[in-house]
Amino acid sequence: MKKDNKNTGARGKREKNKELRRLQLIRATIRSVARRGFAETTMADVTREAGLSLGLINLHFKSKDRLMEETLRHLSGEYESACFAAMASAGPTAADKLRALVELDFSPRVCDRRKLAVWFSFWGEARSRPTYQQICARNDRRYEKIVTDLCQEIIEVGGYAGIRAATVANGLSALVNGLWLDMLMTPDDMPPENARDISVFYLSHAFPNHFANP
Amino acid sequence: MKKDNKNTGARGKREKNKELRRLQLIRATIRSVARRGFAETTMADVTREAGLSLGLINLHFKSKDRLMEETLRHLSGEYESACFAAMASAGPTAADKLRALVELDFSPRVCDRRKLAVWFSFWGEARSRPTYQQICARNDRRYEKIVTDLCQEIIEVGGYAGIRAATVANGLSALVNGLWLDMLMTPDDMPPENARDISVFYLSHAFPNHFANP
Amino acid sequence: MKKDNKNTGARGKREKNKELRRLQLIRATIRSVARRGFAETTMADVTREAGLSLGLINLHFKSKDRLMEETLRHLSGEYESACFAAMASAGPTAADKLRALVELDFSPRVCDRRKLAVWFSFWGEARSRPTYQQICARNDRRYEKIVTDLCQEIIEVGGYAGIRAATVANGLSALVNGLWLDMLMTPDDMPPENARDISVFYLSHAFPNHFANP
Amino acid sequence: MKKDNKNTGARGKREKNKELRRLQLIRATIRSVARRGFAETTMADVTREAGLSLGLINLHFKSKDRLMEETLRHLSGEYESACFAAMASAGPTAADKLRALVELDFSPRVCDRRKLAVWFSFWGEARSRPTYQQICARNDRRYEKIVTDLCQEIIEVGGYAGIRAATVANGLSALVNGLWLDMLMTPDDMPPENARDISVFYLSHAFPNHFANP
DNA sequence: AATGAATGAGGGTTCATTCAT
DNA sequence: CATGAATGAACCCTCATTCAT
Repeated sequence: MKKDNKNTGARGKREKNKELRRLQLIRATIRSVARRGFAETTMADVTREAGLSLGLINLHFKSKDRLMEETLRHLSGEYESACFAAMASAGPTAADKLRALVELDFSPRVCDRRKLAVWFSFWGEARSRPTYQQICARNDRRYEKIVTDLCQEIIEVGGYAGIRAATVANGLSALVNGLWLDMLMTPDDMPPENARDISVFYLSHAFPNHFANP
Repeated sequence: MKKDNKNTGARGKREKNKELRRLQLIRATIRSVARRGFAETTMADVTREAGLSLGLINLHFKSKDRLMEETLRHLSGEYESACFAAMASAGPTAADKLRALVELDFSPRVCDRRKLAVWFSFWGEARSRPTYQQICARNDRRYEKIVTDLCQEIIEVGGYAGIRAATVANGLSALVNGLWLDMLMTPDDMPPENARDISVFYLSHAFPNHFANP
Repeated sequence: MKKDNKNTGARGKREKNKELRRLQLIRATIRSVARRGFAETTMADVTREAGLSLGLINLHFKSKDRLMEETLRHLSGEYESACFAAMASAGPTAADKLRALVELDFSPRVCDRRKLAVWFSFWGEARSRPTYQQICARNDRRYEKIVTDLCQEIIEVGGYAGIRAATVANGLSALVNGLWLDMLMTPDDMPPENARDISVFYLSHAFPNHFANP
Repeated sequence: MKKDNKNTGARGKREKNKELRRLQLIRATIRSVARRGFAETTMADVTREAGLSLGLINLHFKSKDRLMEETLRHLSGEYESACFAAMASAGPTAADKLRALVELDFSPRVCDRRKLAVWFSFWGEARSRPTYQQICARNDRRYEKIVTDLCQEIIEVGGYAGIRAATVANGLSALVNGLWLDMLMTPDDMPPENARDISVFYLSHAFPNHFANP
């Protein structure tokens, strides 16, 4: 009994530690890619950043490539969770939820310069790396599905005619990405509030009864 | 005398050749970055792609970094020239010119997947490379200046009120960049015409009298 | 008292377990070296092969080098035991015993491809590892002593003249090793019976009255 | 003209240098494997031994494995050439040539301890490396073909009956390999002359009229 | 006694850069 | 100008060994 418990406990702790290490390394990767760039980030950089030893990356991930993949996946999952959380905390209507998503996109938590830098680093490499491309595409499609559904609901409930939900959603998604790029490249010219206003300006065209021109 | 002439002639020819070689290498760089990605492009790749010898890059450019810089500058200049050419060929009004710019942005010449890939590769690395950042920012600012001026003119001439030229211009610029990213990542979901329509949809909000909702 | 007994019993059991583990690891080493080669065999390979945990090798042997040494010693001892057993089971005369040794050398038990592979792996490394060299040399010398003694007896009893026991023995030993190499490298060209016949052919020259040309 | 010659000359020289470098590296590999063993030979060892820079191996060979392969091939070719040369310099009869081969096998040039060590190193690794196995097997077969043909001729011309050329040849080949192993492992117990005498002793059984019992 | 996560020295390999030709 | 062999720093990765559990 005692022994079993002990073993289970130890193993449970170990498993937990393993997950912790992975997270530790992923976070260090994000910091390092943000600081040094994708091409310049070495495994030594990451482990030093994490305060761990060199060999750990190949123990927990199989290779540098896999670490990068997992980092991308982590970022993707994190963003998705934040979306769902934002929608859950928002008001009951589809418009409330859509606005909450826009707010989220330009909130400090998502709009963190470090994370934006990492996103664009991965996008820059995605073209020539099928796996990244896949993860990014899946992420994009998921996001657009959510936004399209919300738009569809607004259209139906709000009685908007002559407008396609997919078009609005694709445009919004593209606009947000483009604004993130602006914020990353020329942060002084594009503060978050400004970016959010532009997004709302865009939505106020599609859904004038639900979004006021700021 | 003769000799001098000859030398001058030869030198002129040489200069020309030199310029040709540089262009040849830059074009090879674009192809290579598009195919392999920024981080994976080596000098050997580039010279092989160009059909030239390894040592030439360090002869014509000083280093790999400089080659990349020049490539980015080349891309930037090329785009700018195309903008001016498109505006020159367009109708006389600001709206004509603005529409021409949008058409250009999704025309095969600019919207070439290889070039988009290179743009995003550079953007991905720009954060951690001041020189790239600078070139990209300058490029952006120039483009936004042009678009802002056009918007300003449309606003003034068209009698639009309660709208800021900069906001519209920034939004358009971001939207186009975002659409490019979509086209790069999920080309099947976003054909050029679609992207152009979304851009026009955006402009039709700001300037309903000048751009019809497609 | 009881406690002491218990301890002794437990210790005895433990000792037995310890010995079992060592054997288990040595056998796994043999399999691994045979499959992957000496240079490519890692401790992880060995423990995985044995179905045991990584740390065990350093617990039971002090290091990888020691594991290899012990494996070589094991192989050497195993072969020696088999020799004595074969001689004990053989007929009473020296010629009987010599023939039994030859039979043993090409019997499945000794002539196992996996073990041959391991022998040659060690011989390949022996040159640059004094300890291996020592173990191999001792093994060789012991074998040649046995064979030389048998030859000597045959010479004396059989009345052979003009022949040195050492020469015959050295030749036989070399021939067997060479045939093993052939069997390892080109098994299809050299089946065990063939190899044994060649050995007997060799002996029939030295001792025509005792070994018939096959 | 002049220019062409010059270019040809330069290129010719370069080609020559390239071949020289390869040889230089192969020789260094042989020395290093002989001294340190196969598993312990690093690329740094080889290049240091050759007095060249680290990167050269991957320039001239594609990888360490390829260097090892080429080294094995070199050794194999060298031995084969020596065989043909020895046969060409020998007397006219098949027996003369066979004796010359045996002499060669125990002459300092072939019987060099360093080279023997390398042979056995490769044999040790061959089992788990198909390419080595292939090269070694081809080498073996070529040698046995030569020896078998010579034996066949001796049998026919000398009127030997009840003896198969292949058996004698296989036995001789195995015997020589086994003797090399002895010379490598316990050089003091097996001087070259001794080894040669044992080989001739073997041949004197098969072909008593052509080889005298030493 | 047994486990396997952690360490980090050392391995093979790549590649920007140099320079003799 | 052009070439590509040569260099060696720096990379990713492996793996024997250690040690907390």
